[in-house]
Amino acid sequence: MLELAVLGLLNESPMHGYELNKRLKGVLGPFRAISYGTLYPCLNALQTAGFITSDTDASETGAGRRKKTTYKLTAEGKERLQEQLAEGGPSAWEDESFGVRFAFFAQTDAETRLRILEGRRSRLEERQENATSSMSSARGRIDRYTLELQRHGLESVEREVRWLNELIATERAGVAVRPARTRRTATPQTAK
Amino acid sequence: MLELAVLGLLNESPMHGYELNKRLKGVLGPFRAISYGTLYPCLNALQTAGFITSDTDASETGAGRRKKTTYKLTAEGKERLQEQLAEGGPSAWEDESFGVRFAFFAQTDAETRLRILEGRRSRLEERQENATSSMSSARGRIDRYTLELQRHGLESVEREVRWLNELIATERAGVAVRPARTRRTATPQTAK
DNA sequence: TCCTCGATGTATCGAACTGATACATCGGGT
DNA sequence: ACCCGATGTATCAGTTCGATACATCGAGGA
Repeated sequence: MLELAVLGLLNESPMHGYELNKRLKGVLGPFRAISYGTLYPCLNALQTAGFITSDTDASETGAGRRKKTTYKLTAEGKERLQEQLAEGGPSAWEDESFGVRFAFFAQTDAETRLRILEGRRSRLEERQENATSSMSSARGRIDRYTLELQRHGLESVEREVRWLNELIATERAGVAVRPARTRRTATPQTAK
Repeated sequence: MLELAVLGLLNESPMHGYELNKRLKGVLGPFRAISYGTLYPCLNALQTAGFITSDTDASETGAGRRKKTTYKLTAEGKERLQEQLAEGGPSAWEDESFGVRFAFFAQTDAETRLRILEGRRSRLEERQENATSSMSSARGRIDRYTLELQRHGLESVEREVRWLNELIATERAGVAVRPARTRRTATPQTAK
């Protein structure tokens, strides 16, 4: 999951671990930052696996040695990224994964985009059902704070479902113009 | 964090690990369930620490032995819970912790409630600022999906801030009527 | 001029938590 | 008579967090 995010970001441009972490904030959640305790080990693993290479930048002036490491995708890494983006299995619509998958929708084909959006929506609808049934069964037995928390949570889910509905409608409109399963990798009408 | 949730639930009534896990769903998130891989070790640790005791229920009819363990708070456990509830430090307004703390507001004194709500609010406002500044600085350099994700995330945060504002106003009204540290648990005028 | 401060940058460790899996028993419906 | 879904307890490898520790850079004020 973090692996996907790292590959996706490095595909846009090579960068340092530090910058990677900052960009990750915008991509994950969008406000959730990853800790370095996860990022650096992950970068090492990706490097060992041959998906990225590091270009250590021992700055020229012998005296002041500032350690900087620029990471960049290898050909294998790009391949790996494509595989992961195309996959779109059930894990793609869990809370944390979904944000990452969505952030890289521009590099994902239209079919997979739609599958993920719909998977996410049904995941949320499932939660709605659980929540409403458990709330009505516990009617009166819970204090007002717990109730208020559940109410707010439920409203958040409903809001996300509405958001997804709009996105799905937009996607379908795009697909209608250029019907599914096109060979062209870059679907023309995406970024405005 | 999980420890607090367990103590809080067991304070309401003794129960099995399984039921504890189900109740946790309503309290954490409110849709996030804890895994048993966390719950059972936690219960063991709490027991070792002397905060809870287990009452194994080897059902009478010698033949069919169904293993059931009912957990319940000890006096030390109740004390521990009170300490934790009163604490309300900065960790109390992080995403996951906040939900749990809020769920047990009925057992928390008015002063702490207010402190936590305001802490949470300023935490969110901080995020808003980061987000808006990073969004405007990256103007145009990001694709429409990433942008849409950030927009939606920002809206979620704004929505939670409004929610907190209402809650804070309600709390203050309650405090004004019956100044801090009241014995009465239920504050009259709440959700509209 | 020096000096502190905040941003940049790399790195590690223990603790917390997840997701999968395993096993067993109970009650109800077919 | 049998199966299935809910109840119930338990473990383990792997992932991620949060805190902490370094060190360097540029800018601003004393």
